[in-house]
Amino acid sequence: MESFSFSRELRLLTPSHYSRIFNEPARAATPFFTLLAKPNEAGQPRLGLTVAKKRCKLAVQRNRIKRLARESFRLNQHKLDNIDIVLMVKSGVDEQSNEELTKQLNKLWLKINERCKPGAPKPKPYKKRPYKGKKPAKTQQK
RNA sequence: UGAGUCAGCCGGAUAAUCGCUGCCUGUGACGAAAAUGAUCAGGGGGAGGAAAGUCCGGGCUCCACAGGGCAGGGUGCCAGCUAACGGCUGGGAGGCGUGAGCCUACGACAAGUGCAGCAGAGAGGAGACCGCCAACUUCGGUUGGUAAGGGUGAAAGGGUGCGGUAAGAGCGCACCGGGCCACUGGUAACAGUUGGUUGCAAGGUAAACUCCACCCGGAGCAAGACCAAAUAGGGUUCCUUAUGGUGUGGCCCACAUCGGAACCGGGUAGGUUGCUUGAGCCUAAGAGCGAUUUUAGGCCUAGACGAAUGAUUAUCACCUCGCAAGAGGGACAGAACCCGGCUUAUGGCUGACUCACACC
Repeated sequence: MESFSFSRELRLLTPSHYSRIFNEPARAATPFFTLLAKPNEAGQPRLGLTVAKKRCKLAVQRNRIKRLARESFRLNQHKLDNIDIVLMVKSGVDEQSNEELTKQLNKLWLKINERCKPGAPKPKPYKKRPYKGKKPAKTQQK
């Protein structure tokens, strides 16, 4: 049985981890979230959260969003490759229900995973492809 | 029943599944061993009344410091409580409210300086616009007296009455009020059907400068302490000069680099600590009107660091809607070194009291 735990190995811990990802990441977004991601060498996916005070004023709401994101990531971690993900939020998240946010996140994990694959189209023209395997060799471009 | 005042309490419960975290008990990887304790399993903990604003006051830590003064800031009726306070308790005075009750930086403007729009004649040892009175008069007024009346204003230099007077006026008197000095009560603020004295003389504003009394060194857990990586980098000693040394690598080749080794401090990344046993909480008894405090017994009750304390489901309570089936709802809000307050946000429950109306 797969483990759904969420230990410290699955998190981004230091500022240096974050700054690595902010440099030329793959992106994916919904109306309330933006994900940035990059492949890593850790042997497992890792998650980092940034919930800006500017976007979400109350501490209670910031905590709620982080917990939802962690929970969702925890349950979806085995569908992901070895990538580092940074999650950022947009204005208005604090007004959404738990149900709605979880729904968006569940889709978003797969989307970002897809865009992180080597050879995945970096620029805008983006084509959805089914998830195939660990290392798809030379995927078609455009 | 409605309106209101003051207190106190609660901040849904239980279960299942999947997770996080640090504590305890086992397990004990790596290690020659000890030590340290990776990993896994189990157990039992895991946000608040405001955790918030960061407005005060302390503890703790480092820095500074003989003593005194200036500057700056704060406090401001009295007494008490407290580690301390700008807090609280009790009391006084003034004000608001029919009332239960509530509010007040509430020292000094007779040390000095300043400020006060408009109106008004005059705004501060005042003042004559109308009025009143007297004298003069060309009968239009003029001069003088006058603060009782009118008018202005937020505010006009005690109030009422009598006497008095040309008309008036503390001008005189009585009463009321005020000032001063005693006395009495009270620790004091202050009070008084107390006594004497004073005609009563310069109003407001000090969250205006100022004066008076008292208090205050600075920075903050990102404080501070310890460990400590690099082809980073400093010092001392010794050894070596390139057919050599060092790094990458199992080795050769190769590539890169130019001294090397030992020791010593400083210290970045990072880690450990500070970090939760404390002016602590609960219960009982005693002291006190009370804030509070004394004694005895019991308890250990979150410690994260890109930051845990969660998510989902079910059942039961509660509230709203509905005849019912059922549907919907649960506020304000998240610890960051720790306490004591204040302030602000907010859902509900209970009790005591007040007022109004109705009934008996």
